[in-house]
Amino acid sequence: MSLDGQLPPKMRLLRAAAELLANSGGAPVSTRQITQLAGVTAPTLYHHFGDKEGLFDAVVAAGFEEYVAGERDFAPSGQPLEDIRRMWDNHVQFGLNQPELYLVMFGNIRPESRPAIVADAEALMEEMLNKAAVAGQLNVQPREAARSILAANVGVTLMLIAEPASERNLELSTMTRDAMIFAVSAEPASGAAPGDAGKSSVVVAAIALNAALQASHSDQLSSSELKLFLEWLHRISTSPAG
Amino acid sequence: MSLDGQLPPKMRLLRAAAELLANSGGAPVSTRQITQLAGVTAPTLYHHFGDKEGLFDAVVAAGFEEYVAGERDFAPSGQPLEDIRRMWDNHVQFGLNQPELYLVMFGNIRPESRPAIVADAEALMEEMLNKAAVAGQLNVQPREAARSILAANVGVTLMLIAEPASERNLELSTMTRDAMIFAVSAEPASGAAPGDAGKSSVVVAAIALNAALQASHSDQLSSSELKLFLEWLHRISTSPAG
DNA sequence: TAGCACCTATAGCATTGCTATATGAACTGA
DNA sequence: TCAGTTCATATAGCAATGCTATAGGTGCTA
Repeated sequence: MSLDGQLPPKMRLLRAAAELLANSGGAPVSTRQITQLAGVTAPTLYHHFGDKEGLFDAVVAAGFEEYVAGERDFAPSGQPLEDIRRMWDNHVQFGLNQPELYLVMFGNIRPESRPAIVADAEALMEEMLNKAAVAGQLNVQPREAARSILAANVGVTLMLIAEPASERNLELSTMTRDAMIFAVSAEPASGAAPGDAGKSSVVVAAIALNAALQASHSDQLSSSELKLFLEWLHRISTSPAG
Repeated sequence: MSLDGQLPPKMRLLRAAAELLANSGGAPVSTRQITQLAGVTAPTLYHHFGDKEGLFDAVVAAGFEEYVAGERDFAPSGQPLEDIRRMWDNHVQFGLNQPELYLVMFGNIRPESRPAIVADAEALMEEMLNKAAVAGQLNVQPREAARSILAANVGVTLMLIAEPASERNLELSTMTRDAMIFAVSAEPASGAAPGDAGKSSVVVAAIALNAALQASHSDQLSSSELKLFLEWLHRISTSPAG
């Protein structure tokens, strides 16, 4: 029951606090629980950390170091934007693995509490984006890009944490990630006009889809399915309703 | 000192809690503070709200209704994407005006606590994006787009709340906002290059048709036909690349 | 051994969220 | 008009919380 691997009490307190924080989902963790699990009495806690919040700050700091270490452990692939993607995914994964810790880190940010962590995280991402900027792949200043991407990254991670694990769809993450990266990257991607898809009616939309379908060879539907699909589409697009 | 405008105690409790929550930045607010400011004793609180968290939930719900009301008060401008921009800015402003309330709403989201608010906010944005989809301006399904945009919106707002008011730079917001909207919109790039950026016109048209069909109750197809039709449509509109 | 800094334990204080119980007010039906 | 019932508030107090004043071991160096 007690966390006594003969580590120094300071460490035992840190681990006990981290464990209780991680397991008791959202419920407040009392100092008595912590000290009991650590096999230590109250004054020891206050001697080492001064405060309950001091202890929690230490836990957060340790967790953040782990996070940073995870981000740094990747060898640069030579494709900076690809590294950013991995960084993003790593961030999300960290949040999903330790949701409680993550919520303390990024969910409870107040200007007087811990903007230092945010600044560090931003610096970490800016560092990577700098390589992309050097390679001429960036549309905006690396710092602005880093702040923007990190903000979206945090938002996505929080949303994913918010929904029950069974319904979590990581597509939200990849989609937002690629949207952000695309927006800051300097890739010259532009094409022809999208036809006349400006009207707002079922008919127009159906006609546009009909034309587009005939032009392209989509293999998402079998030929018999497609035949029926087109027939229905025709029925819709010749209806008077709007 | 006491909040007695002769309102019913329930209201006085709500207002007292909201005021204390808003002003005492991040510090825990005790029930005794609340009841004293409301000019009421403890059991009254528990009679009406059952719990401290029940009271706070009520405060959050009230705040959220205010937020929704603010979002709805805008007359649609006819340009759905422009409405989305206003919606985004409104969201950020709400968060900056009531940071503590916002942190409780979106900073402390746990799967068991309040995903309902997130769902409502998503629905609100999806509703607007549907108009864009009908007009053929959307690249992805409105629901996915709404989730993605809202996630980024929340992330940006949290980051802005995190930094001291004097250093707040709203450019982070506008930049991220436009990046997200650009990424989900079908305007600029389409058709010719369905490689990585910009979906084919088939997909855009299918999404538009899908949204239009759901909006209008076309009776050109029987319900079973429509079901299968929509399924195929979904298959088309989520295909990797046309 | 003595002194000293460091770390930990005993015991308890003030405050916290919450409640068992009782009192009052307002409305009902006769 | 008045007993009965329901709703709403108050009195007083409990267990748990964060924290601390004080004292008691440790291990060092001299």
